[in-house]
Amino acid sequence: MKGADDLLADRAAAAGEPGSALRPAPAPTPDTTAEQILAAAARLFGRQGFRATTLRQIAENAGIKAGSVYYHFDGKEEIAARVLDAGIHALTAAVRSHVDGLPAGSGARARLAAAVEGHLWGMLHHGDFTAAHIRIYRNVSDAARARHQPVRSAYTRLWDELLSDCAAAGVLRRDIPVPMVRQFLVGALNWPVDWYDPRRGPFERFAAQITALVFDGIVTEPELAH
Amino acid sequence: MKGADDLLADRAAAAGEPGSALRPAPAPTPDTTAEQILAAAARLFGRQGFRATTLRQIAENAGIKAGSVYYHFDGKEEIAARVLDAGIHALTAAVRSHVDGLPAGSGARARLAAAVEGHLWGMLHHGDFTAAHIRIYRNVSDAARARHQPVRSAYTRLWDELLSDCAAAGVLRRDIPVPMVRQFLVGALNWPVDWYDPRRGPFERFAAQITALVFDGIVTEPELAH
DNA sequence: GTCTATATGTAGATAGAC
DNA sequence: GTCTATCTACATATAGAC
Repeated sequence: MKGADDLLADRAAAAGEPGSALRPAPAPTPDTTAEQILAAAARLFGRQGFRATTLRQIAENAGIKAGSVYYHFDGKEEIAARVLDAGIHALTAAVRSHVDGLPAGSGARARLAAAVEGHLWGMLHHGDFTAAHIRIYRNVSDAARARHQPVRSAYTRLWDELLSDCAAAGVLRRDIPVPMVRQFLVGALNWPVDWYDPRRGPFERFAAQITALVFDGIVTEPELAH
Repeated sequence: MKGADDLLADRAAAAGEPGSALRPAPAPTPDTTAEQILAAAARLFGRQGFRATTLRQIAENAGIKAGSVYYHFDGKEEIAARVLDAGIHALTAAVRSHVDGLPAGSGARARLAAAVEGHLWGMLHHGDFTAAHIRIYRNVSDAARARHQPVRSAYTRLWDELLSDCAAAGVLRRDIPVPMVRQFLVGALNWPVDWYDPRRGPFERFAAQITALVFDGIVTEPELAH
C-alpha cells in the first residue's frame, strides 16, 4: 500500500502545466514498483481482459515475482480498482485540460467540442489505463466496482454539467433527454478504442471527424418521418 | 456434435415468415439439450463474461451435469463460437427482415433507417446472444474467433453495402470515409446493450431516438469551425 | 522489498458405468 | 444421453527466509 491513488491524474496535470518543462527534473523519476505493477496490469487487462490476466503475468511484466506483488497491493481486485481509478482520472484530466485551454468566455458548444476532443485524447494517449477501464469495468468483483464508483460518478457528473450547459444555451437537441444523450455520446466515444489506428492519420483529424459525427450525424439532411 | 449451427437464424426466419402461424405445430418444439446449453451459455456469457463463466454453471442452467456437456460440444471454446455465430445470425436476420419489410422501391436512406432499427431490435430482443457476442468476442481464443470470423465478416459487408448505397445516393456525408462511418455507427448502436431499459418507454420510441442521434447528431446546428 | 516454496481452491476436460 | 468420479493444470494467495 502507498499513496498511489492518482498517479495518472498527477502525471497528466504535470504534463499540461506550462512551467513543468522548466522545473529541475526531480531525478529521472524511475517509476516505483507499485507504478510498474499498475502499468503492467493496465496493459494486460486492456489486451486480455480481467480474468484472463494472471498475477504472474502482471508480476513478470513489472519485473518482479508473483509473491512480491502482495507487498504493494492486497491482491488482484485491489489492482483492478486502482487501474479503474487511474483510467477515469486520465480521462478527467484530459477533458478538464482541453476545456480549460479554451479562450475565456467560450460558449457551451465550444466547451463540449473541447471535452469530446479531450476524452478522445485521454483515451488514445493514456490508452492502457482507459482501454483497461472500458474492458474490465463489468468484470471486476462488486466490491472493486463499488470502491471505484465515486470516481466514475464524478466523471459522469462532469459530462452532465457540460451537456446541461449546452441544453440551457439551446445548443442541444430538445427531443431527447440529456441523460440519454450523455449515455449515447460517451458510449460512441468509447468505441474507437477498439479500432482507432494512429497510422491512418493525425489524431487531430480523427478527433475532428468523430466530433463531426456525434455533433451532426452521419447523413446530410435532417431526419424526416419514416 | 450435430447441426445446431444456425438455430437462431432459423428461428428468427421462421418467426418472420407469413405462413408460420398456420403450420401445424410440429410438436411444441421443446428445446433440445444442445439448444438449452447454448441458451444458458449465452445468458451467462452476457452477464459474467467468458472466463468468469464455468462449464458447471452452464450445465446447471441447462439442467444437466458438467460432464454431459461434452457429449454435445467439444468444449467451452466451441460453445463460445456457436454463441458468437448465433448472435450475429440474430442481428443479420433482424436487419434483413426490417429492410425487406419496407415498401418496394424505398430509398437508401429509408433502408439504412430500417437497418438501424433492425439491429437495435435484434440486439434488444435476442438480447442474450447479441449481448454475449459484444461481451465475449475479444475474450475467446484465437481459434474460436477465427472459426466465427466469416459470419461476422458477412455482417460487416451487409452494412458496407447499405452505407455504400447511401453514399451513392448522396445521403451520406462525404467528408468521412465509409468504413469509418460504419465502425462509428455499429459501435454506437452496440452500446445501448449496456443501458437500455425497456421500462422507460416503448422500443419504437427508443429506436427512433437512437436513429435521430446517429443520423442527425446531438446538436441543433451544423458544425462550425472550432 | 523481493525471493522461494507451498497451501488451497477450482477450472476444463476425460473415463467409464449405467 | 447422462451420470459420477477423477485427472491435470494453474489460479490466487500465504509463509517465512534473505
